[in-house]
Amino acid sequence: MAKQTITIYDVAREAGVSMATVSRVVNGNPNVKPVTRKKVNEVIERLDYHPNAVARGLASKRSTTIGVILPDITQMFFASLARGIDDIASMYKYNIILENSDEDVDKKVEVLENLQAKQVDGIIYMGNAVDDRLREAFKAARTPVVFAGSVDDKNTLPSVSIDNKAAVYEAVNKLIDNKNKKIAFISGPLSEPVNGKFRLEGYRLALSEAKVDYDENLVFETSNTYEDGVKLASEIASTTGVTAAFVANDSLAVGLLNGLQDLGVKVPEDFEIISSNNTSLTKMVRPQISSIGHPMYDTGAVAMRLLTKLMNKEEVEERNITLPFDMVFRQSTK
Amino acid sequence: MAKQTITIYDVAREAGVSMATVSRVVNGNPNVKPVTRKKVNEVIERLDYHPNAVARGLASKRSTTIGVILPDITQMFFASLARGIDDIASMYKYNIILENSDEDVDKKVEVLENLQAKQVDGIIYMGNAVDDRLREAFKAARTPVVFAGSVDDKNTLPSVSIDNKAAVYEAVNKLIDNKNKKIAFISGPLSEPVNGKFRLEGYRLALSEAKVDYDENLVFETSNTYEDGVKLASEIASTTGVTAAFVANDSLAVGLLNGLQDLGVKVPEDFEIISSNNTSLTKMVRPQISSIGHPMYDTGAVAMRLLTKLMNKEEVEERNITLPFDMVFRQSTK
DNA sequence: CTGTTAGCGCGTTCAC
DNA sequence: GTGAACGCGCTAACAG
Repeated sequence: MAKQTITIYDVAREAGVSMATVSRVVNGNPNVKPVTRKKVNEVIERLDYHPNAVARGLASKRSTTIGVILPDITQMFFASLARGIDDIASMYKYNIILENSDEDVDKKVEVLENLQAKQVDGIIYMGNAVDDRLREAFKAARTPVVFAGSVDDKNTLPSVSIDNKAAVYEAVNKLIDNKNKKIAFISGPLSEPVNGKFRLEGYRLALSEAKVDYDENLVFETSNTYEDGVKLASEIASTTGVTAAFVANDSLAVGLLNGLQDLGVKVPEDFEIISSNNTSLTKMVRPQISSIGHPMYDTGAVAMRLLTKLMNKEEVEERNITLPFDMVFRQSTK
Repeated sequence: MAKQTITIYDVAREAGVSMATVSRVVNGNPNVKPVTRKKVNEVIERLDYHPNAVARGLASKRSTTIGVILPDITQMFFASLARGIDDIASMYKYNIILENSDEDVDKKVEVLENLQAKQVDGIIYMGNAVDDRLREAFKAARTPVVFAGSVDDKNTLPSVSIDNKAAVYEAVNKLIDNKNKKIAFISGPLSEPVNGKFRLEGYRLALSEAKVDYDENLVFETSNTYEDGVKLASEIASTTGVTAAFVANDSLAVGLLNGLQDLGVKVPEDFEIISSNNTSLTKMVRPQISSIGHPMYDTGAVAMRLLTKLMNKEEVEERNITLPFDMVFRQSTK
């Protein structure tokens, strides 16, 4: 038998109370006499009543749903953050609407409008590029937005991330300590602040402190894919004197690693690599890759926690949270 | 200035028409005079009006949102399916609410109720175990459910997946052709039908056709993690005579591969491996792993397409769709 | 502590 | 073609 949707009104009638009272017990409002509460709960159970979240959303203007915008869920980095977000969201009874943006500006704006139409209570944004149009849209949104895994360099939107500059600085320092004279910087699009600004700054700082001249021919801009890492290998191998690289993405680093090894370059003897993020990939390949330990799950979790506070209009001491990272040295460095 | 939510009523007033007319143009109802339509559209644009999806959902009883239940989004297999689902969902203007179930029965049921409360129009379920309680809940749901990447062995719920039995049969046949006499079957929980039923059946069929006795000591049940693959290596290596394995999961296979190699076992010379799913991992490790090519993205996409038909109450010729797979032979087999 | 009464923003008959 | 009116299921004052 098709289950007729049973409403709060049915429960009220059956329990001999008003729908307001039913609403109160459903929402845990303390102003209900225990006896009444018990009676209502019995009816709720008997009728198998389940509140309609949509109607609730319309009436209360809160959907208990948040939107998550990320470039691509199949990238381990984002999937890990998403998992952290979802766990905390569930804890606070929020649901998550996922939107893949492919780092496409039009799509991001479209997706944002979509999320707003659905009346999400908050948004978590992941991704590295934020163009002005999107930034405007975020500011115009009457819903809180938190950046996870990156920061908006142009703005002070709330965010949770690591100090990428410091992380790369440490990584490159390690490479310098290991007597490498020419160290490559390999990353995805430099147009993304995390690469073109923060990480590159860390790289340059480490070099300058070591009195090594910055050589832009050692900066390689590509995509964050395994395939491009493989392709890049021959170019790297033929760049005279380069004996080490910081690589901003694990998949990319694995591609480079395999590509180099296929060319007969020994890692770490002839070439050292430090990657970023420390996803599970880094320990699955041989040699295992040294990496910047990015607390991905925690980044998502903390971002979500921050968002709950913002949605709840609580005072937050710090809207831009920097999480600690660590360096995990494995076999791709000496 | 805080954007006051502007409603269909505001548009009606500004345009000098009734809200019914505005509703008609917003929903593309043809019964509107072109002039009127144009006027309304202008006002909509001028006022930057965006329909409230929640109110729409209440009134129409359709949320244009679907629920996706999966074990863990950080597992590449599920992330790939999710990506396929999302792309098709977007195409049909649906949004996705993601729920991680961790293959936990209580959580699954809870998550299902949650989704129903949110009035999702349909559900895509991924996961390998379906217990009776969940099955009942699915059947009681007045919303269509499609299985993606697995089938419900006990039922005829709509599904999209590959023929795992046939796939494993082919894989094991290859190993048999390569003169392996003792071939291990390694998978996650055998309680999951995909392992304990379909895959194992394929394995046994291949063996029996080759007149090889089935030896349950060669069936290894573990979890689908890299770490457990590594741990399993020594056990496998010390099992006399085993020279090959079918491994039901790529991460697990990589763990085994690395574990074996660390023990000095040469792959594929001393030991051959064929894994399942052909995620990107298989070509990142050395030797690259031969694998059953599972059309993950397509599985998600087709499942979502099927769901749209079901939600639309269209007639579907086949509710249980089997997608083709292929065998990708790489360096872990001779 | 409990009931009444308004909406929330929109889709949808039904008349005109 | 278009508008008036009702209702979707629930929350939130406001009385009492």
